[in-house]
Amino acid sequence: MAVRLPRLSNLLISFEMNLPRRLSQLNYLNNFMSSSQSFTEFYSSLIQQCIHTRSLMDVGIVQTHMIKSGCIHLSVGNKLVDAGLKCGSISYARKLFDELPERHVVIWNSMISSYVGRKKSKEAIGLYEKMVLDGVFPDEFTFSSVFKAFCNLGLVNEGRRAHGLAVVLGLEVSNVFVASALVDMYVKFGRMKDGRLVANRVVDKDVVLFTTLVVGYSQHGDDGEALAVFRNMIKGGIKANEYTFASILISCGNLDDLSNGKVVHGLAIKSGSELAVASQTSLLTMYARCGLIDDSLRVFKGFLNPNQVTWTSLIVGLVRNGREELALTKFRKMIRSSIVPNSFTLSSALQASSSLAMIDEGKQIHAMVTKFGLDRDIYAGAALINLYGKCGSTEMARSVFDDLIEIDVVSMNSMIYGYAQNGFGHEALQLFNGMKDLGLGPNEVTILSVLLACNNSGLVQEGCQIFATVTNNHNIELTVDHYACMVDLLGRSGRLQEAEALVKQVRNPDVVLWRTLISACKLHGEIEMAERASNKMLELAPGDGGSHILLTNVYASTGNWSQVIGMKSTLRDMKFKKNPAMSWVDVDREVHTFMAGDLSHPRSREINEMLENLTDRVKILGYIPDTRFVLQDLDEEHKERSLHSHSEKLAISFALLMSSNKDTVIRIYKNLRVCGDCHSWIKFVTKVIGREIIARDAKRFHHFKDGFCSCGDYW
DNA sequence: CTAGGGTTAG
Repeated sequence: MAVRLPRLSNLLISFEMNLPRRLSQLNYLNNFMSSSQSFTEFYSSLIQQCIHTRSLMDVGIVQTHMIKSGCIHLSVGNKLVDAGLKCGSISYARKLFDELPERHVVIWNSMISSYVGRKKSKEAIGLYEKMVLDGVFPDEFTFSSVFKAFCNLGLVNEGRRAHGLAVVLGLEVSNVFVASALVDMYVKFGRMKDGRLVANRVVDKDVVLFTTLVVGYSQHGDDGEALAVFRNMIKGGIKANEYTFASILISCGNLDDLSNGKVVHGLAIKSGSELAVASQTSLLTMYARCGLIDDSLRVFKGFLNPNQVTWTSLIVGLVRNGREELALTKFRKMIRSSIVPNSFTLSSALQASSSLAMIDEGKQIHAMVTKFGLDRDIYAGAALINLYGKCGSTEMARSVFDDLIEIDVVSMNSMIYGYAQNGFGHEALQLFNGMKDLGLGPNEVTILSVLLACNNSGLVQEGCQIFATVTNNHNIELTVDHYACMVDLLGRSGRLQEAEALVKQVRNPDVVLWRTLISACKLHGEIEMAERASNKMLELAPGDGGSHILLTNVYASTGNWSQVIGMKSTLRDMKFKKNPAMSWVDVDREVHTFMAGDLSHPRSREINEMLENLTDRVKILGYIPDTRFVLQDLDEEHKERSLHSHSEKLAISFALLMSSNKDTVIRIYKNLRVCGDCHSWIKFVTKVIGREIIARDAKRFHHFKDGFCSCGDYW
């Protein structure tokens, strides 16, 4: 049972009241003096009591009394400052500190470390400089606090200067606290070499010093070195703790090194620190990055009270492993358990919604972004721009973009890409051209996005010009995707020779690149080049059915039916199954999927009635079925029937059946490219029904309105 | 009376 001390203020008030009565006062003092030997000890015990009750008011009373009795000298004065700090008022402590006639190095250290601990690094450094000027030598305690202050403020040169002083005073590596603070500072500045040099000189390395290095390498992308340092530590007989595990597991995940990850997992269990939240979270992340998402889920189940970071790590892991649906389920569960999401969480949830093109879900998360004040956060912002871009709402994307306070390369890329996939080439170019004025340098993704924008809008010259500039800019490394985009741009505009020449420039051409060229050949009926390219492609990927299909389509589109038959038998021999064309719509959060000629939908009869009706009406307006898009050797009537029941037409008919509100935009999705005949059909349909239709195909968005499409019939 | 290291992102 703790002894209950009398409240100090009451004690002192009676002390004051008795002041005129000398006898009483003396008695009172004598009481204390009998157990204490001096005023110093008397005040020390009073101060101790203040700290015990954490009462700043009592500290003030003692201070007043000490001043009155003229008893503020070295050790008691320092104790008073310490009491001020412990009672939670750094400003009061500072005031006392400044008034002290003499200051011990300990109290300098206490003040400095309190400032650092309260994120007031500027003040900490101010005091450090003042102490050096006053001729007080910093000691090992001073340095272990002050390096962190330089680190917090990013003051590299000042930190190096303090390092120099520590060397002069012989304190650099003689104390492992100083050394690890110093190493941490260099690590956070990204100067791994400087940090490593300091660490190497420490004789008695401990777990903190090693962990600092492990964290440094891990966070700066050198996971192999992190693992090497970790092994070194274990070999040296030093046991890892929860801090070490939290970091090294992330490195195992980054290296996709499951076997080491499992070994470390075992070590963590043995050491008993596997229950610490951060190391558990890293374990979860390690399994997710190694692709073992079920193990992540198992780790997650082990948490009694998952926190914000834990939930977020799980959601991030799920999205990474293509489990977007489950990611959103977990996200909703997290919100229901009153865990506040942060911008990491929300951007991941938004990413999940974008991948699934779930615009309503995304909009709800947008509302949460606003609710939690993250509207202007660059991460949440970029995720929102991606969402709206992927869902075909460039206006919303732009409005999010315009509200951002800070625009970085990634948010810029998201916006340019959003314009690109929706066919707003000029807008994309305008942003791209304005980057210089904003001080933003384009990166690989920027270039790919802007080239895609040119490609999707037929801005051939602009695209070529940008490509030429980038070829001479060695800061940007062109990938096969950049080339594929240019090949598509040149090829589709009919500049096939240039496109083929460009393919030949690529050192490691991939299947997609050849396929792009062949598609262009198909568009322009260039059978010879297509055959040339197909041979190259088959050398590269002999079993690739996609190239066979493509070549078959080239023959079909040019009417070479004998070759088509030959190709089809080859395909049969390969047992290749074509990825069937499919369209879908989202009605009340339920996805309805359609294949060509699909009769499986429960409302199939009504859908077909709607379809007949629409087609009859568009024919009156001038729609003529374009049978060139039927790649089978059928007679004209059968070709027309085949076109009539394309999946996108079924999806639109169903969507119309389900929503009579004229203001609602109809959105459909298709896994392959939209066919030319359907494209024309949809344009006419928007005229007939007076509504907007947005179609996302495998490559881009088409915004159909009043008989026109945003792609300008170029896709 | 004073000191050092960790987990989630496009």
